[in-house]
Amino acid sequence: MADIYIRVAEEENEEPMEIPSEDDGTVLLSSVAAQFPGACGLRYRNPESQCMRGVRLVEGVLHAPENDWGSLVYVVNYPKDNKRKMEEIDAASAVKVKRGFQKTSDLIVLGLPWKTSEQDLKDYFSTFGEVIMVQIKRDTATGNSKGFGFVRFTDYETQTKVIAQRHMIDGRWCDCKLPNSKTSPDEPTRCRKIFVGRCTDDMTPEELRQYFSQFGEVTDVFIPKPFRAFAFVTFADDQVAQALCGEDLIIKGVSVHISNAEPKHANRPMMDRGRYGGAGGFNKGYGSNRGGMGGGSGGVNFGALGLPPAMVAAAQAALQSSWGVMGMLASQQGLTTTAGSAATTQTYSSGSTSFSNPNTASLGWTGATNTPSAGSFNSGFTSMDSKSSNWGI
DNA sequence: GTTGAGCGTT
Repeated sequence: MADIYIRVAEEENEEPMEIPSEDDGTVLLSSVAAQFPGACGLRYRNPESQCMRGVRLVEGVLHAPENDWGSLVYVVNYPKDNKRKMEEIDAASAVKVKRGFQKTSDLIVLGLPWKTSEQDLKDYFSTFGEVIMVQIKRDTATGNSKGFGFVRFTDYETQTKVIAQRHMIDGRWCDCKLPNSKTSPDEPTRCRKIFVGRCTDDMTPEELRQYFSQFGEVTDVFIPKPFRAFAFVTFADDQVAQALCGEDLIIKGVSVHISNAEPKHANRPMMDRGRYGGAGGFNKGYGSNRGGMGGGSGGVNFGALGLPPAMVAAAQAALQSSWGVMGMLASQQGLTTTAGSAATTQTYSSGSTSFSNPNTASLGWTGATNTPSAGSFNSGFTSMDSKSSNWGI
């Protein structure tokens, strides 16, 4: 006698899988759970009432409705928490898959000559590997270099090599290090809104939306006006938002920093940066937590999200910015004054590089189906201060 | 037009 199978799917419109029934026509829950780990029951849509119906479950045995399973597709029930967890894992792995393997981070370049330009920096560091961002920090008033800057490479191997040695740049010895800002990652919370720091004037809400859509559905983008050098991006999925916290992302060639959008006054135990701590510091020494295979992800703490350790390890090893190969927009060049001193942003426009257009580059990534940021309201921010209520969130 | 250890306009 041929075995009888019933059709079971994770969701109603997903591809069903056939699960064997027993000789008496019942189906064991364990048979279902073998294919759908964590399953605790089945339901189906009643063709007459169009309502979902539960399948009778007695001591681990599922009983056919009307004594006949028919050709209906049965949908797996999960305990609420468990299902939630599965979705979170999916979101985390989606981010991880899109972001590649080993994380690179911005490196601070210390000891630069005053005269060194972004172009100089880029020319120098390109001899080590592909450079996706350079920056020289300048006095905002005078435009003079402060003698340090940042660089970001595509490949982690390049980064490792660059950190490991000193660099003669325009006649001075310079050091490249992991910046202190990476040593105390922002503590994650379960919220869907991220703070995007170090934004530049020319980043539009549309661009931010499109950029961040590569990680998940963006439900809102908010840029304070007048310009305040930061923005808020809200995702549909808090797990996506949390996965990005602590990261440095390259948007339009600019390194922005992602952290939680929680208000400052909400009792945040700020990590002690210990920057000047003289005595017996165990709290400095950046860099010691890196080196190995991606274990030291500077930013993301999946562990606090209640994921299994293996998943945590995998996710932490996974985060890397891989979308950052984007050109300097021509709009940036507009900052250059006659004195040529006000260009504090990246200016390598020499055409010898292979930067792709950020707009075209992003098209392949995203569904780009999000509507432009109207006032889609997202709750969960009741604790924000009164200022924020003016911000239209 | 100064300087020479540092840490990126919340």
